Amino acid sequence: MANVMDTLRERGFLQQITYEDDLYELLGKESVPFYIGFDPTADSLHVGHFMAIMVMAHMQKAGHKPIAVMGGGTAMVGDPSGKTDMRKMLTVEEIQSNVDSIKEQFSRFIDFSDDKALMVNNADWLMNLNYVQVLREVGANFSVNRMLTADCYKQRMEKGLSFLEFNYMIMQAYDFWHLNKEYNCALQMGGDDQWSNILAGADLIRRKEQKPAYACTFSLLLTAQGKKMGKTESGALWLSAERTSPYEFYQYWRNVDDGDVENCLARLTFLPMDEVRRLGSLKDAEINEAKKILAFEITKLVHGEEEAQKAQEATNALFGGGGNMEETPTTEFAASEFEENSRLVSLMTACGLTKSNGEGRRLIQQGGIRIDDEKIEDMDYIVPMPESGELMIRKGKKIFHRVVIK
RNA sequence: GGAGGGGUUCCCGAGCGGCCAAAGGGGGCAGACUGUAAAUCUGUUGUCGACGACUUCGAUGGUUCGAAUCCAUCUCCCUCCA
Repeated sequence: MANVMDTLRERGFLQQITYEDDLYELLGKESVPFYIGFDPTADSLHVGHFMAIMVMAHMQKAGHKPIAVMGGGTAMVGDPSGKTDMRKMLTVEEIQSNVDSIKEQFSRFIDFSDDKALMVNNADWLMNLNYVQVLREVGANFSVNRMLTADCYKQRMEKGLSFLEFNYMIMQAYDFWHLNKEYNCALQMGGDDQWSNILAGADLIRRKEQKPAYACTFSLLLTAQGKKMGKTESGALWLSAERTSPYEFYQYWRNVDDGDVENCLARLTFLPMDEVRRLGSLKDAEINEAKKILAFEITKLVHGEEEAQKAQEATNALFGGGGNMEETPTTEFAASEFEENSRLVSLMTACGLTKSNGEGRRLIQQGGIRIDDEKIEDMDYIVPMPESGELMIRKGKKIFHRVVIK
């Protein structure tokens, strides 16, 4: 059987690995419990997490045992990595409710049956630690001098770093140690921004247990421009349908840069690599086919086949002409409600297409608004009651919104 | 605890009594060009039934005909000393 590490490397995940040869050998000969941590700083996972989940899934397929760690305890501290400012502190209640929502999402991607994977919450062991005891047990093994040279702290030396956040690394190291003792977890994986945190844990285990422990990071999902992938105007690209509709989700991938197609296919779908390379090498207009496949595949993984179909149909209807309009984002109005908002600018605001009437006026002025394919040029346009009971507002080239009168 | 510096619109960052709804950049949005791509160019980017009105420059009071700009108090942040 192929070694997962080969798979992961071929698909472009791997960034940094400790004791690479030893780890390779270990992964090739036995089932290795490994963990990835997820901080519950929001009530939904986003694309960045999704990539980590893909790694887990590949690992699980290869027979290794994923331990998904909810950072209910570490979220109390807040990871300073990659942050220029201190995060806002979350309350215990917020964290708990986030953990609950995320757990639910998780089980869609990883098979937790028959003990094939585990989900644990580090609050369970971190919250009741005794300060002095931890200092003696763990703190003695950390050199402040060395910690300060870690990349994640370096960035913060200019802006300031609180003692609270400084301890994040120790908390995370403690997690790894705990999981090592409890579940024989020998490998921690994570985004490359977690490198120093992961190393700290692996070092701790080596010191405390005299056992090998490995660290492995995957490169962050970046666009060809070097920006973080999965950012939209409204923030991150979420995995929950409530936060990012399957249609929006699909559209995001349908619109990725040409240069990112292959990378996304490799990392965010399970398509065989031959296929990935073929699709990624398509040129010019042809690469649109690859983008359709990409969008469909990812949407299928995240929202299920049915939702992916719907998103695709809606897209065909809007961009291809004809077809099923049912799945376009829609706002329903009672007739009276519609009358009250018959000014086009207020109608658009009521649909959430614009944030203010002023924005709507601007869009009309600039020729960015069409109703049923007819460009509207009057800023004070009053929308007549549609005979068919519905109309389609188009904002710019790509955003469609259906208005239905109940 | 002492000394100094600072909080400006989505972000960075000018402005330091009227000409300020506030330069410039980034980001966003729209238009042109295209392939629902990128790059480029142009416009736009507080709210409002809108050539005018209203609300913004950490918070609250005050000085003034007039305050983002001056004063007082408060609050938060940063730097140096301890």
